[in-house]
Amino acid sequence: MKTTVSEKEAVTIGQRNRLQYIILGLLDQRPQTGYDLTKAFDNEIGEFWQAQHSQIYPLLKRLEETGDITHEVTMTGEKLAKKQYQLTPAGHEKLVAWIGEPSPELTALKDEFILKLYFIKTVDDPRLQPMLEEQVLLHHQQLQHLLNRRETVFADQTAIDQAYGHYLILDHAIEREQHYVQWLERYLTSRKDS
Amino acid sequence: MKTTVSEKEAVTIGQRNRLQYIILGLLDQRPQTGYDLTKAFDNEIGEFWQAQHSQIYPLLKRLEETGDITHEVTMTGEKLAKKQYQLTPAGHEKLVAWIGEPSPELTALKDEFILKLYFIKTVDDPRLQPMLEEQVLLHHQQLQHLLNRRETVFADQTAIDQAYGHYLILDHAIEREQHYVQWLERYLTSRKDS
DNA sequence: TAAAAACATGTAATTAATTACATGCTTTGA
DNA sequence: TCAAAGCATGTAATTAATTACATGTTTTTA
Repeated sequence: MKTTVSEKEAVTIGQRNRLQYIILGLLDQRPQTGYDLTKAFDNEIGEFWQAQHSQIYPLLKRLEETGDITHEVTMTGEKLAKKQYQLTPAGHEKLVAWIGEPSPELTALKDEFILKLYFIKTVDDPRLQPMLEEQVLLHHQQLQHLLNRRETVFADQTAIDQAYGHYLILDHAIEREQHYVQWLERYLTSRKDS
Repeated sequence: MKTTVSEKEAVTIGQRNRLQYIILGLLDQRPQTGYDLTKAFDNEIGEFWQAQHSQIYPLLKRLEETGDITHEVTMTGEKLAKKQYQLTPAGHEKLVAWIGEPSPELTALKDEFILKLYFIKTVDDPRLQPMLEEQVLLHHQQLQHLLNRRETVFADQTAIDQAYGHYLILDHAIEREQHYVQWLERYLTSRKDS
């Protein structure tokens, strides 16, 4: 006769699930709904991480089950129930612990252009120059976009002081794109010879 | 009475499966076994893409089903059957088509350190400097590793001429690490003041 | 000659992430 | 006032990728 013996499901959140920490970090700033969090990925966070609402809502559920967050229902109008999520002390500690951990993993590139380059065997392959040209355009655009972002988001020193880490990564991304473009241009054979 | 009506399984390989092209590209160089392909990810390819044998073997099966590759069994010793895979004309065309396509997607960073930085709000956060120091070390090591790779793999001009794309991406990776280290050092407050 | 390392090939289980499906409310502006 | 845009929350299906499980052969080296 086996009756009880605590039928708890092991709620195991995978080791490498970094999205949960982004959510904890965002909720550490202020209580927010799943919708708010989703929107955050269209804006600032989206610059370096992507997530859809279909990933966020289930994760909020799991984080609540593990005791890292709680929610309160607030009403908008008469029928629309919003779930305002907030960190528990345990969730806050989890966030702090994660930030405090070493980050010894190097970024895997996973850049499709780089991948294709690998299969270009000779310097005179006719596909090489068009590929480089395309990437110059792409990364130049991205650079412009990032420069605009910096101008609008970090117009004054106060903005920088209040989100210093965010400023740093935007600065880093800008430099990365600048160097990427420079590198591409070095291998671009200019066609415009007069 | 429903009897036949062609019970074909739709072999749909996902749109974003880039690993298949790496495999096609590697097999384009010479016929190889799954084991050989796996080893390639420990060496040159591993610098910018990762894959385990548990992903490679099923993919080889699927690529054979779609008619992109075929295999021949060769015996080593008396019992060990090796499957030597090679490209079909269709597989070759698929590879060429992929390389010829535009690559308009920007690399998502997915760099855990960058992610953590985002949650550092102020310049005087005591966690910031140790984090930067750790990354300087890490990227300095990676830079040394890449420089060694270039020395050993591309010792002479002949080696460069025969794998020009590979040389380009190694060169690119080296520059990226150099700039990463420079960037980190700029924000490192040197503690060694005399 | 025996053990260890390397060669060789698979499957199973799990997780993260993307795309698609699905529904309904509230606010804004034409 | 009514339609569109935006707000809000979920689930289902699929895929890519990782880790673990599983097995056996051949070559090297101590």
